[in-house]
Amino acid sequence: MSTAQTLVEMYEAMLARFGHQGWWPGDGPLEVCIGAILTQNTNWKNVEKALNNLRGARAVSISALHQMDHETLAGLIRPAGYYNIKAKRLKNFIAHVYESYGEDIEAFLDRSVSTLQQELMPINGIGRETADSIILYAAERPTFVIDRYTCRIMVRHGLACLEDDYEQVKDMFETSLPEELDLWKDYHAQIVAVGKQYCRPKAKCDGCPLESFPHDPAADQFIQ
DNA sequence: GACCAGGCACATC
DNA sequence: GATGTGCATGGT
Repeated sequence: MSTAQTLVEMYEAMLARFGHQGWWPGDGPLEVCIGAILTQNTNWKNVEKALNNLRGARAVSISALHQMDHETLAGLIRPAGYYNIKAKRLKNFIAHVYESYGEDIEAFLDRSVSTLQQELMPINGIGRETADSIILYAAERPTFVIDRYTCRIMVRHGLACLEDDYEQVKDMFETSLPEELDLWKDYHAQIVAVGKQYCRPKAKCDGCPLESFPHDPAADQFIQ
């Protein structure tokens, strides 16, 4: 079976199990951007608490975040962990948008994938995954998001090797799958659903929707 | 109490 | 270029 066929069949198996995930959770493009930064190496439930604090403080706006001092912002996002560094990262992102587009986040996001990548990546605190998450889920433009779960699952199933870097795994998905925004959005969400339950360091893979696809249990010892 | 989470930047070698 | 480390709360 070709890689393309395998990836499509994997998606169908995950979708049949979990249903459409409706990603990204959040109300509007700015919340998606905020969530993308807050969820770095952090459980989404903790991000939700931080987002609720921001909503309660009426701080989900470019101007509010731009004006807010570090201590106040850090206090609001405290439940998401790494609150000092994430407050700086959020500020960096907001400052960048504000300087070029004022409060118009939609105008900032309404540009090509490559333009957004070139603008987002140099911002301190926005790495490859966070940039791609913002582009896919906030700007709604086709770029595939690779995360730790994606790498684990692709290595487990022999579709990627440990030496592959972010761009190589990303390229495999982007050249194999039809370029459909909703498919790319939900594919990543399905991978996270599988990863959370079946591809954590000590999780058992019994009952995994991908169990019937060829996989190498020995590869799991390298999962990190 | 230990381990992990939808990363990233920076220091060091 | 590769590897190690700090950042931190909250759920399991």
